[in-house]
Amino acid sequence: MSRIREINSERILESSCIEFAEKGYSATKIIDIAKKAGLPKPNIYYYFQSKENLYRCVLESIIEPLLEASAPFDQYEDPAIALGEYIRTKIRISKEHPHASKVFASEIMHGAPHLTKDISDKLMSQTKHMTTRIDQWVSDGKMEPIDAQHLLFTIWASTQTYADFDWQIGQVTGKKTLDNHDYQTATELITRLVLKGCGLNLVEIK
Amino acid sequence: MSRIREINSERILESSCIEFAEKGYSATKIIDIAKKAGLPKPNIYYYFQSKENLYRCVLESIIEPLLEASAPFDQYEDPAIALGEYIRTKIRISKEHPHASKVFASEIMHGAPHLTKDISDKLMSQTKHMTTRIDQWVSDGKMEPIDAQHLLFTIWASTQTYADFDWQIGQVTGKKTLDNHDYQTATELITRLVLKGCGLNLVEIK
DNA sequence: GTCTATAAGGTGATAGAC
DNA sequence: GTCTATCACCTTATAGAC
Repeated sequence: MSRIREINSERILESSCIEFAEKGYSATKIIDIAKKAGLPKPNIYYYFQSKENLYRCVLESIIEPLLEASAPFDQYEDPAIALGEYIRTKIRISKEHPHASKVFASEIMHGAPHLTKDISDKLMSQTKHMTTRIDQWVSDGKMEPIDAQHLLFTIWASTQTYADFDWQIGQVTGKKTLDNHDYQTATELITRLVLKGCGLNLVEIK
Repeated sequence: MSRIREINSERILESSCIEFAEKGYSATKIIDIAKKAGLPKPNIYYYFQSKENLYRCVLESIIEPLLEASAPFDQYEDPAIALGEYIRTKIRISKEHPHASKVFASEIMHGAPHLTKDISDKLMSQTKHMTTRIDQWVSDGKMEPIDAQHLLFTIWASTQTYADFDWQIGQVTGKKTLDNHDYQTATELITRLVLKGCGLNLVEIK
């Protein structure tokens, strides 16, 4: 791939990610993506063939981070550390990929019409793996009995909300964008609720 | 208002609520709303003037339940009961108004472009009221110190997720729709996390 | 590889008959 | 009050010059 092709593709992906996140798939106009990327409209089609294909590329860009996020479940034997690290990672994804997170959330909210079965399967299998691990910790007496699926729903929701509903969060906090300290506060609060809720002691990880 | 007008308006509101929730504002076609309501397209305009006006009516239908949800903060002096009842009410809204909840969530996610300042102000003032109440409980020593704003973010996210991300929840649980028992499980889990996270004891309410 | 000009298709909205 | 037929506009997508 030529240098210029690489640069332009990257610019288009970034611009479209922001547009799709802010407006949603249908309300996003190719011309706006082109303007934001500083390129003429036909070039968008030259590089990505169609609006839907471009959208899918944006959507899939968040999948890898999401799949990697569950690594702590395998790395640590202690549920307090594993859950804490998982929450920390999920908050980091909301912070570092706010637009792609929002595109993913919007996709899910509307019934995942563009998500391929391949990706959907990978996410499901990851979820299954995490719930199995939690159930194991429970039967090993390492944490209090809890519904693993619903625990994950709460962790997902409370961490993703910092990307998905940033407008609301900005309104309430009075800040246009959250700083590192805010994300730290969020991470600590969610971790505290989850760990204490599972009968686990808070663990210090720098 | 004539009887037929009342019936038709109601049918249109219900149909459009579902359509807007499933597709989002831009992807929703008036013709589909008309078909779902069993009426010809021009009648939608006859009753609601424009697509945007119809959307706003749907959007505002969820505001009243949301504003009423915070009543427990005023009704109860005990934070454990107030928070527990608030969570129970928020889950009930997700269960009883799943489509309107989703429309509201989608609106917020895209920066609330259609929300009037009037409504936005009411929601903000309600939020301010709730955080003040929590801060008071903390300084009264009734609960452990906690960031009230972020606590609300987690409660909102974890309760709304049952409406907003119902597709994902259906995938994971393997159920098309959740039954009363599932909502019960969700309510208890979220309540347990929040109360124990705030150093409060679980309270039994009938 | 890049971009102007245009084709093709679809949607919100309404005029006007009933 | 209701509905058929149509307008006006906008957006995706591409042909073809450079």
